[in-house]
Amino acid sequence: MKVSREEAEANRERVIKAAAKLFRERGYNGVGVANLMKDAGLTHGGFYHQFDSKEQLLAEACNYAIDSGGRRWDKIAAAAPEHPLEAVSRAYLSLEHRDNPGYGCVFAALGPDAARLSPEVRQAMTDGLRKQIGRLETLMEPVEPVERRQAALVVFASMVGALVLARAVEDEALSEEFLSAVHESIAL
Amino acid sequence: MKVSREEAEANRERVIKAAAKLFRERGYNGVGVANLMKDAGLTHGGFYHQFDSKEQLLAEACNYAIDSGGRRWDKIAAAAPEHPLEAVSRAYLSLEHRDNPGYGCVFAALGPDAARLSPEVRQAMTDGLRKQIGRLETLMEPVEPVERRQAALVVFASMVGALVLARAVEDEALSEEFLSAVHESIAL
DNA sequence: ATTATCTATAGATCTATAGATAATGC
DNA sequence: ATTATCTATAGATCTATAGATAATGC
Repeated sequence: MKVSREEAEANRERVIKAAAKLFRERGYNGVGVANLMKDAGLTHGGFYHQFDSKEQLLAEACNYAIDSGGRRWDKIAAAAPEHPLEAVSRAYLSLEHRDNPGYGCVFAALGPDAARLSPEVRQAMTDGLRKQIGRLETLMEPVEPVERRQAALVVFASMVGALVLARAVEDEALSEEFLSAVHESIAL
Repeated sequence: MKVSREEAEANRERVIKAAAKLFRERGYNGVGVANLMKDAGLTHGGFYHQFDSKEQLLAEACNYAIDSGGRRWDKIAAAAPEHPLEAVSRAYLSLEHRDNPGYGCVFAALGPDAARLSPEVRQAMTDGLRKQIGRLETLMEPVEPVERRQAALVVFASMVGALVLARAVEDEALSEEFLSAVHESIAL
């Protein structure tokens, strides 16, 4: 019933990974602690030895998800050095991203939840968002730094909004229209 | 214990109004049926004589909230005939809107929830969104109709994204930066 | 007679805790 | 000896239903 320190750490990480996926898929209140633990192959009783609370786990899951998402962005941008902004926009505004929230943008999946939860959760959002904006700035057309920053903010807002709306709509054509309209506004 | 047909209809509407506010403030899973009924001054037992399910109430609440939001847009636009787009953008991206989700944009408050709930909820979103885009189109600079539509989609996506991010962030300066960056991109 | 609302409750699920167990790490 | 995980459970809350009540509307 006890495991090595190493394995305990691996278990903890599996819980965080499961949480990152399930919270994005079902929302914060859509998954229970027992479910999260089961998804990681554990029973729910051990949860509070690893985490202070469900909200604290969400904060950790956000950090994890934002980090791994950021690495993916960098990879996509590096693979298309001729048009990195077009490449990340294409991936972000793809049908694959729209249809797989569990592995996608934290801000689009959990933004409204974060607004209602603890400052720790919002702090994780804030840190991740700042990095994301920084990343985008380096990809913008080389204009004035002030304009680059403003452009990056607007581009990211329009991407998040398009994804939220594309997912909320019961109309495939309108959904795709949002994705492609914003993609074209960014990449053309 | 029974009330007139008239009063019953008024009660029903009070429940829808309470739902429209509380769902936007706390999310779909953040409020229970008992709470919604209490907010409307009723007990929870009568709920299922008025509504088929909690989800069906959300669909009705979305319709109500989108309608009343639309009327507000029209009023704001009509009050500023010189620059209606600037006026609606200013109101949407205001601190007051950011800080009062209970009376604000349904898409920014409940978009991710709608993506996870029933087709009826998403249908309400779809109908409302189409109207909203139509409204925006008439306010765009008079260019080609195709471009007007694309511009309206992009403008609305950026507004929704900015509001979601401005609310999710634990940093007043960054929050306001999103709101004003997007407002300037729309209105300048 | 109909029906809107009430009280009461079934049955499930939720967060969090208590205490036992058994393998690790000193 | 420590501690990661387990079973079990407390106490709250959730959606939905059952049946009683009493005023409306025929």
